[in-house]
Amino acid sequence: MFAESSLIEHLRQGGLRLTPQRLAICQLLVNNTEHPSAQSIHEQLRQDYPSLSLTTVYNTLEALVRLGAIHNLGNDVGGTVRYDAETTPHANLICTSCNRIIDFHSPHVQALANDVTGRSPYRITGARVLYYGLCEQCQQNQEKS
Amino acid sequence: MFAESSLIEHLRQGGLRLTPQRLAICQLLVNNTEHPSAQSIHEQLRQDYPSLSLTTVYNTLEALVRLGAIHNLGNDVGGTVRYDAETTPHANLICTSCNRIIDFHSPHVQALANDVTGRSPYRITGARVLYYGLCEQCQQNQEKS
DNA sequence: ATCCAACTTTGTAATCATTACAAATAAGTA
DNA sequence: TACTTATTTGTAATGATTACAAAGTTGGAT
Repeated sequence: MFAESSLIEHLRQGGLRLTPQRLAICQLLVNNTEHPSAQSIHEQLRQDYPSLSLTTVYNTLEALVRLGAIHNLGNDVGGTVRYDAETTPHANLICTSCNRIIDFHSPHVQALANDVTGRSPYRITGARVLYYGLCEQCQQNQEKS
Repeated sequence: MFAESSLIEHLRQGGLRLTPQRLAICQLLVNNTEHPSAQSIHEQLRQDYPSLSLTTVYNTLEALVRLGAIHNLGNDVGGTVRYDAETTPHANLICTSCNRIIDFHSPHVQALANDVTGRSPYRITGARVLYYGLCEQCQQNQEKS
């Protein structure tokens, strides 16, 4: 049982073909905690798949999002969409200096989600809970100057 | 005391000049609950300020965000940045069909913010709490078809 | 094992919101 | 009123993402 089997299972359940490109993207997504962008995925996989097209990366990510297998975190500070393979309710912290993104788990995220789905007039299908600030390292770098 | 005085006060405190363009944008922001984009602000104000440049709208919005007077909500489903003049901690609900955005107030938002600022290694400077789904009207439209 | 229809991948071109830039203009103080 | 500096404007550039059509591949059917 490989870690990416969950993503692959999503593809299979969705009736999508298991191409080498898609499998490689799934593997990268689960072995990567950096919340990658389409660009960064493309760069990393080009070594093993020299012909991999950026369009294919975009298509696969879009398919995985549509299947609910990963989440689209929206644009980072540089204007690039980032993705998250962790789909349990949690917040994401985005460094406004280096664009590093980390997960932050808190029971309040689920409590808020319950409140929104219970009290709002919208039929909720997704969420983004994002906090912006300076990561530890960028705080230290700032102190030096 | 006009409603937009809060935004204007932010500009003044920031040492920025009170140009007619900026005042008009501030007035529109506080009288508008639609969470406008730069484009929509530009279109609405062009009637009274035919020479108003889109660049000026972008510059003014960026300045207001920098001063903490308004919030940048990030991209809507169409890829356009939307702004929110309501700066107390709350969630925003975004309709994935019509792009309507509404405010949703919940005590859990503040509780989560406190948890993040207290427990995370980041020095938090901003937040976006967004939920995606279908608004009431789009749910009804969907049922008809 | 092979075939084939449908789905995928690829590469390029187009899109579109946003940003950069420099000349023209206006705010606000002396 | 005059002047210094910030601001506005219009246009051009940017850059991530999407559209598209031809070439290639998957996976079930034969």
